Amino acid sequence: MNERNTERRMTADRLPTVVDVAREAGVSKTTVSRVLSRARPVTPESAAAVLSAAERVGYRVNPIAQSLRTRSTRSMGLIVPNLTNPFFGAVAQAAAASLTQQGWHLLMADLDDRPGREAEQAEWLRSYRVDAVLMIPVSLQAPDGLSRVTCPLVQIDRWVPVPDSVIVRTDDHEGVRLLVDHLRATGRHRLAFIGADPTSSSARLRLDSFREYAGMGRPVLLGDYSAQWGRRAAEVLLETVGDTDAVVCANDLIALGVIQVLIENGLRVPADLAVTGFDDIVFAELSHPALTTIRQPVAQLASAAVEAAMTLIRGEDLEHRDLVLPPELVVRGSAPGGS
Amino acid sequence: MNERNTERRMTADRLPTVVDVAREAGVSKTTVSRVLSRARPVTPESAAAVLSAAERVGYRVNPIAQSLRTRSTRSMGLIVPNLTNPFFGAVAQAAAASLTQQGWHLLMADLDDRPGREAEQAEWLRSYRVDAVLMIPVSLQAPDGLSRVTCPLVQIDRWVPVPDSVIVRTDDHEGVRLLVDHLRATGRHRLAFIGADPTSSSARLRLDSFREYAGMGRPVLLGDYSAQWGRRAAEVLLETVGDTDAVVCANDLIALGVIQVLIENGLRVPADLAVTGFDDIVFAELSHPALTTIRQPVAQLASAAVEAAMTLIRGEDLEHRDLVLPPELVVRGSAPGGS
DNA sequence: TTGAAAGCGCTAACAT
DNA sequence: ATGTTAGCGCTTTCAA
Repeated sequence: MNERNTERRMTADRLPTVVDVAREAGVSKTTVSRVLSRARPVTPESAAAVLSAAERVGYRVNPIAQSLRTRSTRSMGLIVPNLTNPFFGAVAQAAAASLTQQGWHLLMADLDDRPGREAEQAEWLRSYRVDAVLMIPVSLQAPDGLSRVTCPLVQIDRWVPVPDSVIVRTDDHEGVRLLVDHLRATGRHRLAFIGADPTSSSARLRLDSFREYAGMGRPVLLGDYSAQWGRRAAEVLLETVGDTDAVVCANDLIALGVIQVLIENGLRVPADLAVTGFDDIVFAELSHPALTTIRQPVAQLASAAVEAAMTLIRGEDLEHRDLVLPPELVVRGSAPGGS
Repeated sequence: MNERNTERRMTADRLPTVVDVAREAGVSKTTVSRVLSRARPVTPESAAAVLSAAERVGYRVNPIAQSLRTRSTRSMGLIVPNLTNPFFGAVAQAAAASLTQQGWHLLMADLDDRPGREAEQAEWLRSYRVDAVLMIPVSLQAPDGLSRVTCPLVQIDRWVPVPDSVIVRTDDHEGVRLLVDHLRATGRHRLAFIGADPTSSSARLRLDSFREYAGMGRPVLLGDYSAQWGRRAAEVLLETVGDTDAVVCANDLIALGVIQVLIENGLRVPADLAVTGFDDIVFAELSHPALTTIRQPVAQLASAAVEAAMTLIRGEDLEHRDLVLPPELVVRGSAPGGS
């Protein structure tokens, strides 16, 4: 058995090269290279000859050789906290789309939600000579190694304090304001916050913003960004629910966990308690009631990060080292509009 | 500005090479290579000298040069239908973990749920000289191009009919049997099926299995694997609900959409209608009621696929060209146990 | 056991 | 505008 795969590899060993094309076209391999990468002027005749020869022999450029020579792999690495969270999945999808569109590709590294592995993964990606690293860090801990990564680094959504860092993110501060204003406008004034320990920049920002807009006196429960935590926090909240008519959650996962426990305990959402999330993952729309949340502009986030990295790779200046994109309030059943 | 990034790239241009290590250690670069890749016997003295020299100059092998020479990139490509579906995200995460553990890496390609792009993406990955392609296809359409991909191809979960194909999957047939048996055991006998058009192998298999176990006469609604479709199908189902006491859905996304619409329409799940899913994505546990579903052994699926690919890459035979892993019934509130 | 030399496939100086 | 040559950093004959 397995003849096919063996055969495959044998043919793969003898893929046509620039030399084959050159011979077929009756020119030098340099000319072939120049035509194919349109790096330098060439007579229409040579160009045509090369193109048709390449077609005839079935030539495909070898990006490995190209990379060795040019010192560019035309690839970026993306470090995400956890691909099981659809928000990060969506960012990965969008980044891959942006890159593919320009003939680049994406290497993935998943941190599995373990903090402190950012530098290790970045160095690992760098050892594969990615031209840039895009990163959504897990926590605020900035491992020293990160400043040793010898290529542009662009952080998305959250950031760790590295020197001269470049970051593309959603305006979390404004997002929280939109949520609080919406809740107030619909008659909810006794807010509580269920968030994540401020070990990541976004957790810190969302917490601080909540305190700023809702007041320092409001109850705050801090854990992590998981639905699991949302469940536990909701159980705690249930004991003090008398003083609360709305729960602002730091992300959708938490909110979904909260809603589940509230309903299990016979409370009505939103009648007894409104709940809001953050991110607008696919499942925000799928819970019952559906989740009122802040939509992060995922596609723009990813393409802006890719563009920033491309700019840095070219050695050019960046207009914004901290690019902040606007959030969007999405009103659904868990904290409805009107009143 | 941007001095740091410029500086970074300058230093990057002069990373130490085997020659630097050789000079430092007082041996030839051949010996360095042999020590570092432990390809051939070497005296302990040379070995020690090389190792410490490598350490001193901060040597890191250049995988690009290595790849050009050895014709192996130590990487695999993974093609997924849509990273926004946490099931595929989980597979990607697990595959990345398996590979990383062996010092390999993963290139991602996302089909964005558009059928027929499998071959194009595979060829694209192959042009980056990945040593194998892992694929979860969108549909059954087998574009010709796929047989032109000159490296081992391992399909996961679903498959298209390519010659000599290798596939690693969960036993969907058994999964459906577990669900139907469970529903029957809890007194549900009037089952309906909401599935996807049999344009993918898993859709076909789950549909056929349902008909086999639940009987040809039971109502069947076919669309795609999305929650959106689940919603629409549930609306249709509502008109004929009198004859139905349980809905078997072909995946969790569909089931979540179904549950949402049922509840919106005042039905009780599971009291009026039990609902089951398939996959056991993270959100199966997060809906209310939580979803009774079939857990796919994602980690095993991914690592088995990686191992199969490694075997083919080595040119060895495969024990199973169709590896079928056992599913697991996970009973939760949407179709509870007991009675 | 070790080294010298060739070469993977490509692009970039440097000629012409 | 084109060709010649060198060389990216590594592994692998081939000889010693």
